[in-house]
Amino acid sequence: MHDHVYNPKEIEPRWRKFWESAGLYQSDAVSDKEKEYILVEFPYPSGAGLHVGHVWGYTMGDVIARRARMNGKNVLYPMGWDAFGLPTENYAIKTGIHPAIATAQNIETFKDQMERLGFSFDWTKEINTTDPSYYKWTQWIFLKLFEKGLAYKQEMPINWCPSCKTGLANEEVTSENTHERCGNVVERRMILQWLLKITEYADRLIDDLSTVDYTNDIVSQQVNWIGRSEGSYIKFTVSTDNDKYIEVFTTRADTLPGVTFVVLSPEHPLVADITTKENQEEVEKYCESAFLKSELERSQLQKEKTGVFTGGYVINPLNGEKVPVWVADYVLFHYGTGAVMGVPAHDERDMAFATLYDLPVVEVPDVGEDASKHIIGLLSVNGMAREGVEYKLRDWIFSRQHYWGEPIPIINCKKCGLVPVPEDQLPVTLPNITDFEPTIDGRSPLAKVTDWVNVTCPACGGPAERETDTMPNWAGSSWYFLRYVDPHNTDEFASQKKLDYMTPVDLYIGGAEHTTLHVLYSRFWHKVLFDLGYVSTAEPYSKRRNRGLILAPDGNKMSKSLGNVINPNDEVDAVGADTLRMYELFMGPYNETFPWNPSAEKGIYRFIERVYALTYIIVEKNSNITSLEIDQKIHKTIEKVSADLDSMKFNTAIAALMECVNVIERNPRDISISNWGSFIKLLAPFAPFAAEEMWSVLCGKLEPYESIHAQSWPELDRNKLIEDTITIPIQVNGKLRDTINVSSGDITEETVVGLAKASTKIMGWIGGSQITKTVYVPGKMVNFVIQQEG
RNA sequence: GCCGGGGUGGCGGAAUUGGUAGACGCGUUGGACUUAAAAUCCAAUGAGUGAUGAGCUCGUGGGGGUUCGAUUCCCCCCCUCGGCACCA
Repeated sequence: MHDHVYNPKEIEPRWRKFWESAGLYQSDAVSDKEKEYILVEFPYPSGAGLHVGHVWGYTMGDVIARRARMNGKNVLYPMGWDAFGLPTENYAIKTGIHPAIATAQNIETFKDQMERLGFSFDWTKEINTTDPSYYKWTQWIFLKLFEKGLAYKQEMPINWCPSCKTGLANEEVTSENTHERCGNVVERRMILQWLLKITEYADRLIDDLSTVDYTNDIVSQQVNWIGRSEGSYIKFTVSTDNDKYIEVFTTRADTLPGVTFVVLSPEHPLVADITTKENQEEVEKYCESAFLKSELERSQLQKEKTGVFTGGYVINPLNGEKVPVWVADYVLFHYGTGAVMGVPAHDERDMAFATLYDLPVVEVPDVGEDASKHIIGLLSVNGMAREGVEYKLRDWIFSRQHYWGEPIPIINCKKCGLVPVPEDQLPVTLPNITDFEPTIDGRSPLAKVTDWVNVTCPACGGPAERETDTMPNWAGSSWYFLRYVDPHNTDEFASQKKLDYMTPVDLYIGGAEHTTLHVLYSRFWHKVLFDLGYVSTAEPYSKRRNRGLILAPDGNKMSKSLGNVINPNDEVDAVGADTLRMYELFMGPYNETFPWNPSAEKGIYRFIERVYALTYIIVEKNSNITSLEIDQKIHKTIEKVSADLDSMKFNTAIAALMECVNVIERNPRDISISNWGSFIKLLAPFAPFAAEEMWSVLCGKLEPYESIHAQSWPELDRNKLIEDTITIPIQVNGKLRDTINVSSGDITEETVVGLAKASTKIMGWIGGSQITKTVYVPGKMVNFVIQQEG
C-alpha cells in the first residue's frame, strides 16, 4: 500500500529502468514522420563531472525533445563526448594514467549523471571523438580540406604557452595575455604550423547568417569577430625608387590630403629597404624588441605609443607631397597591408603619434563618402588605388604539439613534401605510449615514438616521417552533429540519405563562450563539406540559442578553489531530478545569469508534492465531469504551455502549470481523471519521473503499460477558451476608476459604454463635466476624456 | 572607445502590434494543527494615506516628449552585465 507521499528516491530509479528497457527515446534514422533534430553541446568529460550549467542546457533540450515526441515527431536528441583535450593529457603526465583510461572513467560518470537526470538521449547514437572509428572521419575531413587547399603549413609567429609547451590560437589567449586553460602568460615564438583557411569563407560566414535563426547577440558577435571592413588600398611610391611602393589600407580615402606621415609595422618587408644608413641601427633595434613582445603585450601598451623614423620618404599619390616613413608597433602586420597612412587630424591614434614625435597636422575640409569615391576614382586610373575588403578574422591555427588529439594524417617526405595518408589507411591511430611529456623543443610526445613516426612515403616509397602534430580539440566538435545521424557507418562519415532526412539541426543549445569558436568553426567545416557535395545545406544549424550562466549562491562563478560548486548529484539525492530540472528552468529566462538559490528550489519541490497529492485525491474522487471553470483553466494552460515551449519561455510555462494547480486544488472533485491526465501530460516534459508515476496511478497500472512520454500532447479546444463574462476596466482621463463585468456575447460599444456611464463610481468622477471624447477598445477597455478644471 | 543585452516590490521574475503594473515562486507577518519544533494548511503582503471600510495619491533607473492612455514608442542622460578592443 502506498503512503502517497512523493518520494523521488523511490520512483526515479524505477522509471529509469523502465524507460531503458522500453527504448522510448530511440529515433529512426529515416522515417515518413516529420523529424526534429534537437542538439545540445556535448561535454568535455572532465574529472569534475557534470556541472549544473550543463544540466540547465540539457534540460531545455530535453523538454523540447519530449514535447516534440508527444507531437508525433521523429526526434533525434543525441549525446556524446568531446573527449580529446589538454586536461586529460596533463592528468596523464601527473599520474601516468593513460588518457584513454581516464576518459573512459569520466564518460561513465557523466553518463550515469545524465541518466539520473532523466534526459531522453538516444544512447544508441552515442559518439566519442577519441574513438578511432570516429576520428577516422575527422582525419578524412582534414584530408578533404588539404586537397582543397584549405589546410597549409606555415612558419609563423604564434602565441606560445611555455607551461603547456604548445602553440595557441588567438581564441585561446585571454585578454590578460594568459592561456585560457592553464592561466600562464603567453609568449611569442616562430614555429611551423598547420593552418586552416577560414578567412576564405569570411564573407559567407557573415552573409549566410541572414538565412538562419540565431539571436541578435550571436549574430553581432560573429559579425564583429569576422570584422569585415570595406575600404581602399592606396600606393605611396618610395621617393628614391620609383619601382617600389608602400601600399596602405584605409577606410577613409577622403582624408588622403591630410596625410603627414606613413607608418610601417616592424615586420613589414620594406622596412629594411626604406631605412637609411644613419637610421639603420636604431630601426633594427626597435623591430627586434617589438618581435619579442607578444601581440597582446603590444596592444596592452596602447596608451604609450612608440616608433622610430626610418629616414625614408614616400610620395602622396594625390598631391605629390613627400611624407616621412616611420616604423611603429601600433601598426599590426597581419591586418590590412601592415602599413598605415598617418592622418592625425582625422584619427585619434595618428594624432597621438604625431603629437609624440612632433609631426604636422593637416586638416581636410572636404570629407565624406563622396570625397572618398572621387579620390579613388582619380587614383585608380593610374593603378595607384583600388577598392577592397579586409577582415579581422585570421586563419585558424590547427596544430597542437600534443598527444591527446587526432593525429594529422600527413606524411612528411623529403622528396615529395607533404603527402596525405591514403584514405584506405585511415584512421591514423594514436600509438599507445606511457611517456606523455612533450619533447624539450616543444614537439608532441608522438615525436619520440620512432616506430610510429618512421614510415614509407605513400607517393615514392622512400623513407618518410609522420606528422607529429595533432589537431586542436575543436576538430572533433566541428562536425559531430553530422555523425549522430549515422554513428556506426564504416563506409562514410554518414550516409547521404540519412543526412538529407535529419539535417540541418533544428535547434542548437549551448554556451555563449562558443559563439566565436566552436559555432564559427563548425559552420566553416560544414560549408566546406557543402561545397564538396557531402551535405545538402549551406548551414548546419537552423536555430541557435545560447543558454545563460548559473553562478554560485554567493554570486561568484562556481569554482573548486572557492569551494562554492553545486554538484548536480547532491541535488538529485536531496530533492530528486524533477525538482532540479524544474528549478533550473524556473529561475528565469533561459539566456540570463542567475545565482543558485536553494530556497527557490524548495518551491518547486512543494509544487510537485502538491500535484502528487492531488493525483491521489482525484483518483479517489473518480469524477467523470469537469467543472466549466476548471475545464477552461486546463485549456488555457494547454495554450500557454504550448506557446511558451515554442519560444523557450520555460519559466512562464511552469508558472502557468502552477496557476492551474492552484485553481484545481480549490475543488479537486470538479475534475475528471482524463482531464487531470491532460495536465499530467503538460507536466511530463518538465518532470518526467513524477509525471510517469502519476500517469501510472491514473491508469491504474495497466499492463502492458504505455509510458506518458509516448502519449500525444493534449489537444487545445479553442471553444473552451471563450469566457462568458469579461471584466472591462473603465478609465476617466486615462486613470482606472472602475471595472465592469460584461457578457462576452454582448461587447458592442453601445452596451459597454452605456454600462460604463451607468456606474455610480464613474458618474461620481465625471460629475457635471462634459465628456469630450470616449475611447472604446473592443473587449478591452473604455476611457472617458473630460474637460479638466483649473 | 565600439557592438549587443539589461535596469520593475524585501528577493528571482511576469506583463509590450501602447490598454486593470507586480502573474508565478521565494521570503516575511498573522492564524490553524502540535506538548514543542519542523512540515503542512489558511490569510495578508509595492509605498504612502485613510478609521484596520469605501477610497485617494504616488510608483517600472533619471529627465523631457508623443498620446485619451506609456514598463511598452521617440530624444537626452545615468548605472550595470556580456563580447571585442591600437583592426587603420
